[in-house]
Amino acid sequence: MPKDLFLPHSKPDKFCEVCNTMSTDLYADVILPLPLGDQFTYRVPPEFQASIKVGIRVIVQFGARKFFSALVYRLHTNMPVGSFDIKDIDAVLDQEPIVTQAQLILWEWLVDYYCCTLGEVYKAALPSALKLESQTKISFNPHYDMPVDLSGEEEALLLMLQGHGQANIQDINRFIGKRSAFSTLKILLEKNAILVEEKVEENYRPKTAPFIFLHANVLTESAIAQTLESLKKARKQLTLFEFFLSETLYHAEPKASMEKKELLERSQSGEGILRALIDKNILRTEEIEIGRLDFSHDQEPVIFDLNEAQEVALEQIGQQLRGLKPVLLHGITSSGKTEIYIKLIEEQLAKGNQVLYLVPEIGLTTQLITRMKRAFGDRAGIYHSKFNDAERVEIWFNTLHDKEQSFQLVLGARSAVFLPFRKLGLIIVDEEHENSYKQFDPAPRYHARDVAVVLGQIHHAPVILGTATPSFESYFNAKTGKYALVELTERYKNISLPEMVIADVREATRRKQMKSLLTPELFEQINTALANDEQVILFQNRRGFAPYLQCATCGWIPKCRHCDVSLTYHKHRGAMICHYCGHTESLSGKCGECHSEEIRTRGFGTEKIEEELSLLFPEAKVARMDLDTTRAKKGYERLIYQFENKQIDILVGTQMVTKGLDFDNVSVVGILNADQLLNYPDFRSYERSFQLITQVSGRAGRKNKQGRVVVQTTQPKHPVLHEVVANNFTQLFNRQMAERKLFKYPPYFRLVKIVIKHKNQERLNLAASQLATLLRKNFGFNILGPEYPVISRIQNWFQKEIWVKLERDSKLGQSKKQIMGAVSQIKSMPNHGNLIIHADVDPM
DNA sequence: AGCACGCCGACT
DNA sequence: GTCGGCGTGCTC
Repeated sequence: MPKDLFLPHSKPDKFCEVCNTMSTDLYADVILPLPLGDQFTYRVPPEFQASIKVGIRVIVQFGARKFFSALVYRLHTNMPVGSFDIKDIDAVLDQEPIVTQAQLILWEWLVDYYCCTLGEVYKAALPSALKLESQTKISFNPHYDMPVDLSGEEEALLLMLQGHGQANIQDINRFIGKRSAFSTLKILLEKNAILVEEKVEENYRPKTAPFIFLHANVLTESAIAQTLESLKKARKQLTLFEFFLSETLYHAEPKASMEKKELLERSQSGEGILRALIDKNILRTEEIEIGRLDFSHDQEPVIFDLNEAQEVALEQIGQQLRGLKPVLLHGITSSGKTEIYIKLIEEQLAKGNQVLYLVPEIGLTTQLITRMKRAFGDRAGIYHSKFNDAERVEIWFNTLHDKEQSFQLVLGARSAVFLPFRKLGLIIVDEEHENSYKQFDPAPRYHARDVAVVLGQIHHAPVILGTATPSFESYFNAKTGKYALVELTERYKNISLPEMVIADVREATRRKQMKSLLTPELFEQINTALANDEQVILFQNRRGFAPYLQCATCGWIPKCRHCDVSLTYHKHRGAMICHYCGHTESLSGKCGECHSEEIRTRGFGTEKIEEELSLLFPEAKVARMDLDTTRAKKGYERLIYQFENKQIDILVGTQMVTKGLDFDNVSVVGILNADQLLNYPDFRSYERSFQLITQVSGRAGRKNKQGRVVVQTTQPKHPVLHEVVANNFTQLFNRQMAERKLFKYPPYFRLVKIVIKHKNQERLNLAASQLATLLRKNFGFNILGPEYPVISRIQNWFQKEIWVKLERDSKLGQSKKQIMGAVSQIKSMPNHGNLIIHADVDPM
C-alpha cells in the first residue's frame, strides 16, 4: 500500500460553488464489523481531515439508524460512483492508528486465503470493547400528557420507562415478556409518548484507584511545618501524615502521590484517620487511572543451562532461521523444547524485539505461564479468550505502544496472532500439530499456525513450529524444503522413553480376565504404581458416563430432539445430555419405544471410568479432568495443583490430560480405548491417533525410572499401534503419504469444505445438489458430495457438506474465487433465502 | 448481520 | 377487514 495513503490528500483541489472557496473532498473507505464483502465509503468532513488516518476508528451511521465504530481502511479523493448519498463520518475515535499497516496486510491475506470478509476479520481481531455498536435507547417523552386511550400493556411500559429514565430493547422485551415488544413501541412512538435514540457507548473504561495527594493548602515548607505542629495532639494522624511525607516529598525520588490502599496498609492506619486529614484539608484524594495488567513476578529471572543435544538444536535453529524459512522443531516428548525457546526468546528481548509465543487454547496452563514468568518476569504477558475485555484492550495497547512498562513476550492462544506488534523478532508456535489452532466458527476460519507463518513473513520475523508429533502438513513442508527441519531425539535429564504395552481387550474378555474396563495388564500396572506411591493418568476421549443408552428389548436409543446424535448419559447429574446443543433430558428409566424398563448403558466415558476405578481401588484418590469438571473458572488449575501435590493418585481425563503437562511422579499411563481413535471416520484419524497416544504417553516417566504405557485395543495388530510403540513417526508418515497422494488428500491437495445449512431438509437437499452440480462444471471429479456429515442435524439445522480438492500447485486464489462465485450464485436463487453456506479452507 | 418493505394465510 | 409470518433486497 503506498505510503501517501496515510496522509490526507491535498489534491486535487476544486472550486466549491457553495462556499466560494477551494475545497478538498476526502473520502474514507471503512471496514464495518459486519460480514459484508465490500468497504463502504464515507465523506471526511473538513474538521476531521487533518486528524484522520488509516487504522483509526471512526463512528459512522450505517443504514437508517445504526451507528458503528468502523476502521479507516483507505483514504482517497475519488468520489464513489453510484446512486447513493454519501454519508459523513460522525466522529473520530482515535488520535493514532490502533491497527497497524502490517496488520492490514495480514487481514487482506486472511480474506483471500480463508474466503471471508474484512469485516469478519476486523470482528475477530479486535477486542470487542474496541468495536462499538449503537444501542437503541428508549425513554419517556417528558412533554407528553398521559392520555386515556392506552392499552394495559402500553400503560405499564410507559410507567416503567418513566421510572427508569432509559431502557434498551432487550430490557423492554424482558419487561413485556413477549418475543418482540416492537408493535407496542411502534404505537407509543406514533402517539409521541416515547423518545427513541441511538447511542454509541464506549465499553472500555480504564481502571482507576484513589490516590492521596497533598492538599493545595499545604504545598509550602512553612505550611507543612505548621501542619505538623497542629497535629501534635492527634498522634495517629501525625504518624500517618509523617509517613505520607516520607514516602512522597522526603523520599529519595519524590513522588506527588501515593495509592490510598498502599498508604493505609503500610502506615498501618485506618480509614478514619485518613478521613480526618482529608477533612482538615491537609490531604486530598483523586481517582487515578491504573492498568489491569499484571506486571508482578515472584522470582528473579532464571535462565537454564541446556544439555548437549539442546545446544546442538539451538545452534541449528539459529543457522536455519537466518534463511528466514520457518523451522519445524521436531523434538520427542520431554526433550526440553521449552528451554530452547527460552534461550531464543532471551536473545530477542535483549535486542528490544517482541516475541509471540502461541500455544493451543488448552495448553495455556499455569505450568507454562509460571515457567515463562520465572524466566522473563514482568516482560511476559498473556492473551487469551478467558481474559475479560478490559484486560484484552490493555494488552492490545501495550503491544502497540512502546511504553515504559510493556510486555515484550506475549503468550497467547490463536487470537494472539491479531495483536498489533510493533517490532516482532520471533514467533514460536508450540504444539503446532494441535487442532485447536484452527478456528471452526465463526469466520474467519483460520489456522493460527499458518497465519503465524504469514505474520512472520510480513514482519521478517523467524517462525519456529515446535512439536513432538508433527502434523503431516508441516512435516511434508519440512521434507520438501518449504520449512527447515531440526530434530531432537534425546530426552531431557535422561528420562528414558516409556515402555509401551499393547493390551488385547478382546482376548482378555474371552478369557474373562477383564477387571471392569481394565485389562489385566493395565490393572496390574495401576496396582504396582499405587503400591509405590506413584501416580497414574488414564485417557479416554469421551466425557460423560456412557455415550448412549439402549433398550435391551427393542434396541431403541434415546436421541436429541434437535440434533442427529444419541444423548450421552451423565450419571452424576442424573441426566442425558446432547453434546452438540446442550439439550438435557432427565432419565425416565423407560424405553421410549416399547416402554420396557431394561435400559442399558453402552460404551463408557470418563465419568464411568472414574466410578469403576473407585470401586476397584477403594484406597486410591481418583479424580476426573474433562469439560465437565473444568468448566468452573479455576477448575482446571485446581486439578493440576492437586495432582502436582499428590492429592490425587489416579487422574482420568479426556484430551486435556495430553497437553503440555509435566508431572514428575507419573509412572503409568493408560489409554482405555484406542479403537475409538483408530476407527474415527476421517482421513486424519491415524495421524491423530499417533499424536494423541504419543502425547499422552509422554506424561509417563520419572527421573531415573522408566514409565509404562498400556494401550487397550481390540486390534492389537493394528500397524499404527506398532508405529506408536516403536515411536516410528517416519514409517507412519511414509505409509500415510502414499495413501494421501492416491486419494487426493492434504498435504498433496488442499481441501475446501463447503457447509450448507437449512432448517428445511428438502430445500437443503435441493440447494446442495445444485451447488455441487455448479461446482462440478469447474472442478469435475475433485468435488465430493453433497453428503450428510456424521451429525446431519444440529439445533434443528440440517446440514450437508461438499468437499473440493484443489491441486497444491494450482492457482488457489482463482479456484477459491470460482467456489465463492458458485456459492453466491446459489444463494441468490429464489427460495434460497434462509440458506447458510460457508466455506472452510483447510478444514480439520 | 440487521432491518425495512412487501406479499400471502389465520384470526378478532 | 388486520396482524404477522417469512421471502427479498439494501446498507456508502
